[in-house]
Amino acid sequence: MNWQSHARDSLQAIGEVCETTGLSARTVRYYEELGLLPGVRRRAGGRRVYGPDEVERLRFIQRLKALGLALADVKELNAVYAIAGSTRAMLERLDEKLGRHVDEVDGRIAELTALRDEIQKYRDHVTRRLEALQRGGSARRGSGGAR
Amino acid sequence: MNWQSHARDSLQAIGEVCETTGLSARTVRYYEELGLLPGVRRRAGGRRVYGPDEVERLRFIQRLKALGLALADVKELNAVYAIAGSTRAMLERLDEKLGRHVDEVDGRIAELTALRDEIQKYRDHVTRRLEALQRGGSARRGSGGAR
DNA sequence: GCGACTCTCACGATGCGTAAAGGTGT
DNA sequence: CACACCTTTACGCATCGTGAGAGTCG
Repeated sequence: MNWQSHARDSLQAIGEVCETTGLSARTVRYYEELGLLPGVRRRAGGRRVYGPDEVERLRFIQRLKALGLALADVKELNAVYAIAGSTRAMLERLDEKLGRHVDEVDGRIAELTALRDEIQKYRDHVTRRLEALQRGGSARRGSGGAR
Repeated sequence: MNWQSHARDSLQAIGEVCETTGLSARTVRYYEELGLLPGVRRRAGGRRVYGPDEVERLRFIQRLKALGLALADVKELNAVYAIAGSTRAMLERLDEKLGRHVDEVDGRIAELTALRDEIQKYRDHVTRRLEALQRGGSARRGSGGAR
């Protein structure tokens, strides 16, 4: 382990990064492949080396993912950051995205709530048909109208 | 149009089925490919012919999909029906599946609700950083701790 | 030179959309 | 013949999991 004499303790192999972040090696390589993790260096043998910057960026991605953003969104934020070169532009864009995302999540919650009721209704219907069968109804084929 | 003299009006080409069900041709073929639509007949030229049974089954699949079941679940229900040969067994399994599905959906609703709050919190945080920048704070790199 | 670690393919899963290139019906 | 409709084949999308087979580090 003698990449450079300075800061040598912070250079990690992919396995160590996986342990500290909880991500799988496949995932870390995938993020790099997507361009979310630019400039990963290699050792002579071809193995990846990660510094604190990379780990930090992985943590950032993890946060955004936990908030439900897609990797494409993360990529775009990176692009905004790289092009605009300003934290302000990126924060604004992020805020915009998060705002829309909140609305989206609200929508999904509403959908799922409706779905829940729908399932329950259909389930009651199935139960009633089951009881009808138990009482000796003739078994017609299963396509009764639910709604 | 003279496949057989009887019931000739109910035999439809894939395009007609698509119109009546609202599914795409690709989707209908895909369902058949997965085994959800067994025994689709063909004409001499190789074109698919759909009778009322197939259309009914497609509608059934649509309902279950609308309730959020995966095609694998639909397939399993079909299998249960085919093996047990009983409507009762299928309805019981369906009821079971729907019950678990309701729980799952409840879980997702809870997750999304938590997610919503989390996003909002992070967003407030971003907004505060933005305001700090506006007031002339020096721009450090964007990875502040949210939670 | 052994064993742990890492590398690069590349398929699988989910539910179709979307051509491409060609055959069929009328 | 023209032209709509149909056929199969197969890549693409999102996010990795999961090997396979081979090379590297200590």
